[in-house]
Amino acid sequence: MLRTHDSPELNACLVDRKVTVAGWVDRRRDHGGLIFIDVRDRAGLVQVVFNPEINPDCHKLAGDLRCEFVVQVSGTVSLRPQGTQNAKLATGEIEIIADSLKILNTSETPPFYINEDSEVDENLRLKYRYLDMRRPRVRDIIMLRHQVVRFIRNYFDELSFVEVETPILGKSTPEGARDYLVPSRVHSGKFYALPQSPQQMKQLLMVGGLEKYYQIAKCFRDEDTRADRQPEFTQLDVEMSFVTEEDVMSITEEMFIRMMRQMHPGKRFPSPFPRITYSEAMERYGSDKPDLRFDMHLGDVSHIVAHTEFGVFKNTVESGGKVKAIALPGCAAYSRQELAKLTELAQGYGAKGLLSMSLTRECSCLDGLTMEMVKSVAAKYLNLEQVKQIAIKTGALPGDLIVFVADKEPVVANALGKLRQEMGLRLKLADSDLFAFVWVTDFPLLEWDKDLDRWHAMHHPFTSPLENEIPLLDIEPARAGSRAYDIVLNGYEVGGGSIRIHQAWLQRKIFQVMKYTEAEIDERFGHLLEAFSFGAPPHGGIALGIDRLVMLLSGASNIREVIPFPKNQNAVDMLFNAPAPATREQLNELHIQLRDE
RNA sequence: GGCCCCGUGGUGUAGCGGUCUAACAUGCCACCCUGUCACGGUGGAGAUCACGGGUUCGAAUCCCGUCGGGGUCGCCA
Repeated sequence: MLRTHDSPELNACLVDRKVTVAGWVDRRRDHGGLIFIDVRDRAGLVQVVFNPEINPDCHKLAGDLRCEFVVQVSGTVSLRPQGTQNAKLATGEIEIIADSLKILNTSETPPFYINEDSEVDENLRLKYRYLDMRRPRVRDIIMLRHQVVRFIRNYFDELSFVEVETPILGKSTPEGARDYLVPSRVHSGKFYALPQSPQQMKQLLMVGGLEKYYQIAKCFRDEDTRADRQPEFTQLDVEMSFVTEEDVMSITEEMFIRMMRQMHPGKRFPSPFPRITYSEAMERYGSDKPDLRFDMHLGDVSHIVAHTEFGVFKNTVESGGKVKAIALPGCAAYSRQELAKLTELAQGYGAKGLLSMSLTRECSCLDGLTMEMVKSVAAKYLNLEQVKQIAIKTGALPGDLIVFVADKEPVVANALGKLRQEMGLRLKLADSDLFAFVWVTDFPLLEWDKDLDRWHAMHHPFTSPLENEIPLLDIEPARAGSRAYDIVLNGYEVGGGSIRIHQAWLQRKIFQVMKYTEAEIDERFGHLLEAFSFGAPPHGGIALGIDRLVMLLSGASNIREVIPFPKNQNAVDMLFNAPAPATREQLNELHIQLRDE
């Protein structure tokens, strides 16, 4: 090694010992006589002092040092003189009196500060990611991610799970996201697909008798990115045989609880995790991944307003729609302009419009409310009793603004659910010390796809229907429930899973309901159906998004922060400039001809 | 594909129709400095104000378009 100690090992116990450290020049303080250099390694800083009276040549050389030069310094550990200790530094009690310096490498002036935690254009950070990760903030996240993955491996290893690697080059599946395709050189005109998840593979491992499998698996989906979505991401993939929902959920929950205790002792979290059904979640929060760090629930006021003379409400309810509302705490005094912004927001989420009603803060509770305190264009159609009922339904108090959306139920839920999430964050209602885990259960099995005019699986087509609702598949597929469950944290879906189908006849039936022809079923899923015919055990599992989880654990604002080499919004790798054109030779070999466009 | 926000020395910002021959901080370069730790002091270099067009007597500033970045809707089994 080019060093005898890492910076955290240096302390007062080593006084008078000769040590060698190596690292980067974090900062220099050149006093003309004395030169102070902070040497940074992976774990911290240590101050090195160059004194011309100790070694004039060495002091002279130190004058050439600049930020990010790579150095090897030997010297004597020394207690700092009285009054010059630095409590901000782990090594602040001591310093190294240098008697030799070797410049291992020089450095250009970095394009942004490495020794300061300042905001830098993300584009630039990504282009120079290798410099960015010298900064403690980025490095700490990489370390945290390592700890999370190590924790997961230890946890599942203790429970006798087997880590199995599954292939990256696989077969395209018709369901789900767009695939990344890899052309085959050997087979002209044929393509591999990168896995969107190792779903079928892990089910086959169950058929293969592994019983308990997990993997830290790379997954690929060629869809547009978001702040919490990358084209390439990492899942903790888990599958178990001879289990029920309860088994998978409790093993997952126990993992989270232990992980939270170990890594985030300062945060509170519910134990056991609460559970709500999909329909409760949609009804109360307008989302299947509700952020339970704050309440602000949707109130169904349809029956209250159905018989008023207010046209929008009345007509909506009469034609089978719903009128729902949420209360924005303390927003009663919103200006016309602010209300217009809110409406715009709601319209962006699919609502036709947004009706508001403010309850002015002239009394402390609903008992004292009078119609004079109710400001709304709908006020003249409502009586005091109706207003109070609306307030109770939404949890509104004087001083709050109640906003209504009237439309078909899914539109209302989506618009108000998104509005709830956005306004909850804007109004800082979310308790930042809370990790609000919640299980969402009882998902419907199928969802109607109006574009393709057919049913598709809400979770994925391998999810088992509730056993006693299998007959519904023939009569009323929409009502069939599934054995799927999602784990949600602070409004993010961090994982989802299900008990799978393990019988060929049932799997075939699901594909039939989804309007696949027999030929398509055999071509696409024949391997799976055949596997199920050889004594496939009942099985189920879950997949957790590692990136999203680390993002939430670290408090990062987007997923790129927790990925060492992420892609930007346009799925471009700014460091390597990928994707890039292929040469004519490469394309020829792959039997690919580009279309002129 | 739609909508919203952003683009000014290396970096981060200010300026939002004339005072801009573009300001401030930091970084960079030179010199001075033996107890600093975001060291200090003096001096210096460094910007076709993303790009193209338009409005105007006059544009970093207003308008349109393009490009780049971010957020979001659709999309993401």
